[in-house]
Amino acid sequence: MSEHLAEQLTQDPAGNEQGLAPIELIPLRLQIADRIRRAIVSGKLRPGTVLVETALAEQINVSRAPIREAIQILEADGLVETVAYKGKRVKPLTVREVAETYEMRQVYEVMAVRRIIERGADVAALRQPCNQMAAAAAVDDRESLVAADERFHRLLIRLADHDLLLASWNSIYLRVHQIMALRNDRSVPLSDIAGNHPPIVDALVARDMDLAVALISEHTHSLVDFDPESIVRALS
Amino acid sequence: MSEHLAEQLTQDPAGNEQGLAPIELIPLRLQIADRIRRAIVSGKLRPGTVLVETALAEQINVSRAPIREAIQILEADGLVETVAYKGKRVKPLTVREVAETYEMRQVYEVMAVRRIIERGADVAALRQPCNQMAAAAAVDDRESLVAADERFHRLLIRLADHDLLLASWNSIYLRVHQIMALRNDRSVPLSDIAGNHPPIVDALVARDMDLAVALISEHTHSLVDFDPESIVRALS
DNA sequence: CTTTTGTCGATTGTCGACAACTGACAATTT
DNA sequence: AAATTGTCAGTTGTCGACAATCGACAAAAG
Repeated sequence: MSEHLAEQLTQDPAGNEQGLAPIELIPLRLQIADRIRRAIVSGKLRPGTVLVETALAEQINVSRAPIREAIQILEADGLVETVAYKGKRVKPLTVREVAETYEMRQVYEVMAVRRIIERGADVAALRQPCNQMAAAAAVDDRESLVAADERFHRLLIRLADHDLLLASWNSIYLRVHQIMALRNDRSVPLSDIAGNHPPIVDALVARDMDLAVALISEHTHSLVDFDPESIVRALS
Repeated sequence: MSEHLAEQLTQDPAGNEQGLAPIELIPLRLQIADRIRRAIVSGKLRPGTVLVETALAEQINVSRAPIREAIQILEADGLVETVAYKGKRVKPLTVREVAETYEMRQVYEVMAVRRIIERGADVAALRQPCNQMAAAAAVDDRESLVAADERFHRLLIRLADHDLLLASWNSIYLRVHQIMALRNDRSVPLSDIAGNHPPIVDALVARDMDLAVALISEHTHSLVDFDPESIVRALS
């Protein structure tokens, strides 16, 4: 064979313009876990829903093995619970768990703020999601605002440059996502949410530790005891 | 059949004196996960050791399925890492991971101290592991002292009455256990370790938030940058 | 001699089938 | 009629076998 094609195939290791990016090689269990996880955190699979391996296997058209392993991953995420020989179901949410989840999130974000200031990280990039939130609030696009809000907080955590913190925050935020999807709270004006964030960035830029910690604490704490009643509905 | 035996068997639902407590029904995956986990955190399985499913299955005399699931549990614990189609091995420890682990532990214990004081929990029970540590230090029994130390800190976390915190702390402490087993540090006098804890209890009893937080921070932080060199040995 | 291609052993990924266990209901006994 | 026992469908737990993939070395081509 001529060597021209071979060169084309090997010269550009990182995806080229001919649509020849490396093929995805994701184990089934991860693909399945992703799909089920998305269904849970988006509220499409409500807490209490039973997950039957054989049914899922037939529905997705794979054997039970990858289903089992996917469910086990979700169990480690804390989204599913298993009772031996009885069944697996989407973990019901208790008021206590919701409160603890938000308290944990607060601790993590305070830790991130402390580290960011201590280490003198560059926080300029936080302006972008702030602006996106403001833009979304201006046109009353709740979905975009929530997405930008998540980008803001995820970036805040990343700036702390702490892998374990990031992993812990991700784990917690799964449930935060789920709770938000279930409560579907519309009582807070979007502009308020968008307006809460720039002062945090300002405090970080000013390296004002006490103010930054106070702001982030207040911000995350304001969500804790919002409407515990609306959670009761989510018990299914 | 006479009804006398039946009564004996049903009248005492919670374990009786005839040795008829409910039979243990623990899935194989959990038994196996426990055994491997103990081997890892005790240092008998060093970081980098490859875990071959077929070999373990033959050794323990079960099929590969429960082995796979056990390893997956350990992966969720952060003790094992998997590379698709290549292998599974005990996660190597980097200096960074060790530092992050201890930082996380500090955050958790500070959170526990804050909650204990805020909620006015009764901390008298913390005296017991303190005394056990002092007794162990007196006879130079390092193993007993470490065990009592773990009881102290686990009880501290429990007193915070926060399930999510307890779960997170447990996860972190697995690696703490592993690190301690690998470093095998003998440079700190046992009496120093034992002596560090009573002041913490005193501060908690006095409800002195600032002092308690400072003491617990100092206590856990003192372990962070102890001897990063001895960790390097643990990489293989 | 260099490069490419083929092959092999080792390991994980997936599958289909069977065993163990549970809860509920029917059958039986008292 | 009440209590006990047997039976059954449904679900998870476990198993053995096969397919897919990887890394490395040997073989072939230039």
